[in-house]
Amino acid sequence: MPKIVDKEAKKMEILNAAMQVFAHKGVVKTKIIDIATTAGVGKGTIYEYFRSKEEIFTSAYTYFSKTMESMVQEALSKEDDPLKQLELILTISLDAFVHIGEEFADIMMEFWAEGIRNKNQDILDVINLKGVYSNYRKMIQKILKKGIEKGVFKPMDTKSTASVLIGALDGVMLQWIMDRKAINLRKVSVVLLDSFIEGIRKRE
Amino acid sequence: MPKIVDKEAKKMEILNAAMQVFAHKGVVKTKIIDIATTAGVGKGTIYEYFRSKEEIFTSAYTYFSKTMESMVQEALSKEDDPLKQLELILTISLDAFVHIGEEFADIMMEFWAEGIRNKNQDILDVINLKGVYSNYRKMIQKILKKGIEKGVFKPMDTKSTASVLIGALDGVMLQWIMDRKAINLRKVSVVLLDSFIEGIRKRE
Amino acid sequence: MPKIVDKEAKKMEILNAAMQVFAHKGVVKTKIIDIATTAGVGKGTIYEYFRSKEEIFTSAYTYFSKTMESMVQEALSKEDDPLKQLELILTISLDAFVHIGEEFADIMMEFWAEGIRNKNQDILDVINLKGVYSNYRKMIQKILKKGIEKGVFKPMDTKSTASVLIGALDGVMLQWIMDRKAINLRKVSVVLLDSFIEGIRKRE
Amino acid sequence: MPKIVDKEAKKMEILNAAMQVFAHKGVVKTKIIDIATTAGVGKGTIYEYFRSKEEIFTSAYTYFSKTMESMVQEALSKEDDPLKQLELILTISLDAFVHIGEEFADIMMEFWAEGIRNKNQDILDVINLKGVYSNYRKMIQKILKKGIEKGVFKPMDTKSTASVLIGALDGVMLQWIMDRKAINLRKVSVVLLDSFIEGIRKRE
DNA sequence: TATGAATGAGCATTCATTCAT
DNA sequence: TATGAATGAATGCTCATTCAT
Repeated sequence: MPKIVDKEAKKMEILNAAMQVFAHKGVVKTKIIDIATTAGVGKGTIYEYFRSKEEIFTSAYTYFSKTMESMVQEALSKEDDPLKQLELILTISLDAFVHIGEEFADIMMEFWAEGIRNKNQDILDVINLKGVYSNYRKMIQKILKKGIEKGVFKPMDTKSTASVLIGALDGVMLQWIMDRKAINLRKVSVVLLDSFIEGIRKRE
Repeated sequence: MPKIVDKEAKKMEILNAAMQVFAHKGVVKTKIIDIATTAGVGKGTIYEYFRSKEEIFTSAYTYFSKTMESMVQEALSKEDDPLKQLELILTISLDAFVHIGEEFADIMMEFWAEGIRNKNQDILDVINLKGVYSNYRKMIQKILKKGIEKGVFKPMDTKSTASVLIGALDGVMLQWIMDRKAINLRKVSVVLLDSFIEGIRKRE
Repeated sequence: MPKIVDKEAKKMEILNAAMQVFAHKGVVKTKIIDIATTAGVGKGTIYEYFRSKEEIFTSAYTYFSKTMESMVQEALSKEDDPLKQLELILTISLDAFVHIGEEFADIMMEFWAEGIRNKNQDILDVINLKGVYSNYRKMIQKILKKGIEKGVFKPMDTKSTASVLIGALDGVMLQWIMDRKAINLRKVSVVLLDSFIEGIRKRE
Repeated sequence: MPKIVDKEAKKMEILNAAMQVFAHKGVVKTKIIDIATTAGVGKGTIYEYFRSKEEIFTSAYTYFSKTMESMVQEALSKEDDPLKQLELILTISLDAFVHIGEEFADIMMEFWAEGIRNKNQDILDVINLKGVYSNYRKMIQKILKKGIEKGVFKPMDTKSTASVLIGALDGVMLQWIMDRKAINLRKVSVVLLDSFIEGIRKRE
């Protein structure tokens, strides 16, 4: 039993090391030896915990996306007003980016890039960006629908609007990643809420 | 006298082949031999027209971004109304995506992914996504400012708004790329204009 | 615990294999796979011990020239008479050639050829034939000067004489390498001492 | 008939170009395209006159050694005194080196290096350094023998002495090639004659 | 005859993975 | 269990040579 805990802990250590290196060098340029060195173990040890380099990558992604998702879900459950929920999603996502800072923002970009790259292929099942987006859209759609029902939002094509909102969010993060100095995420966040949500809110 | 060949035309043929393969397999997984085979030439021939694999990639990018840019610029020059110009940028960009279709949309994602991946490094100067975004933002900012002056748009933080608009555009394309069946670009385009631009338009 | 290997010893094994192949096929025609096969290891293993093919070559040269130099230096330190010292240099050098036999004589020629070939370029710093000759000349010049002071040799242009002596030595070795059957190094050695040294010895 | 002359002349032009490039870059680093460019012809044209790169090299060598040999032979035929003949060989050889200067001295080193390198193999028959040395030795031996008969030289092992003389000559050239500034060929020439030949001259 | 476009054999090097210890 | 020494498949690129024009 304690053995299992050890194993699991060490696996996480290696995973953490891997994520650091992925973020720093990019997935393709990351070598097993880099991960091993960063984790402070031997090259061979890596293979005691992961079957392959690819498995390390997918494990990292899974870990990352699960963490993200639970953060959002938890926050949403505490709030009932659709408008506030929308704000929350924006805020949490952007905050996550700002707070997790350098390292994790970079690795998220790596996941993204790799997910795009492999969309027709291999890793597909794990880095299921398609599914992630689909879920996100559905989640937001639900909020939008509820908002319309409640008379908070004006009638709209909820699916397309969800896409636009997610798109705006992602795209803004992307720009921030590309050029942090040029983008003030806080300001952008306000604008996104004020102008965009303004556009979908019902007026009397 | 040697065989007479339109070097420029053949270079384009190889470039086209390369773009196909890049789009299909991703830049990293694309091997020179793949490009050669697709182009219907020998491995060595590639190097008669390009110095290296990287040069092929950057050439493809340059070709692509020049084409894109000139399309947008040309359209903008024919229109003077800020609102219409904004619409044009959206429309052209999304249209380009829709019309260039499968192949080119895929390779554009490759450029994107590669640009993100290398943002701190090598190819940087060619795949200057940072610069591209900066230019885009400035272009849109100019339109927004003119619109505010003309009283078409309400006062706003033009820089942040530009970021949000570009973000929304990119993000929407990204989702479309990921899952074409789930996204109706035409509808999304309308929503983006209606709801978002609605949010920044001045009301009496 | 991993396999324990005497890294230094194995490096020498590979170096020995490399020297054999260099001597047999010449540096340029020697392929890494040849060295690997001769050493009885895999291609990749070579790179566990040497950074590149060039490093293998320069390592071999360094090893060789250090061995040679220490042999000469040690012998000289035990003898004080200039005439005897000159004899020693000749004898040791020629003996070295004769004793190290087939393999090493051949690879020394390889070093020579490669040193000549690259005299204006790359390897220059390691295969510093220019420096080697310069040192050799100085060493002999010192002996000659001491001999003149002691009244053993007649006055002469010591620098040019040193060059001639080294030249004779090298040239004789070269001919022996080219055609061992035609040259009796032992006899030549005697002639070189008798006739040449005879020419510079002071007569009453 | 005139065609043949043209052919021959062009072949020589290419050969000259080749020799220049060989001298400048070394045989291995010389590419066919370099020779073609230097000769001012197309790459394919080279193969109208030579079967392969190797044939160019061997042709160059043959041309070079024939020229050298005839220079020495011609000079020797005009002189009957063994001592003077020995002087002539030294002088002509060293002069040749000095006069042909940069370019040809370099290519001669290339021939030498390549001859050494391939002594067990391929080009063997053309770059027959072994044969060249053998001939040289015989030529000098003949002079020495004649000198002994005439009572000009003291009795000696003529073969070994010839080897030493050739060796001295070659070795001195080699040093000059390696480091022209350090070696004054004129002075060395005098020393070689004065001291070495002094050693073999008969005294009353 | 002259040419250079086309070619592919050949090679140094990298790195994920294996496995003896 | 932990390790790192060993490995060879895989790949970008070079360049002598061929051959259609």
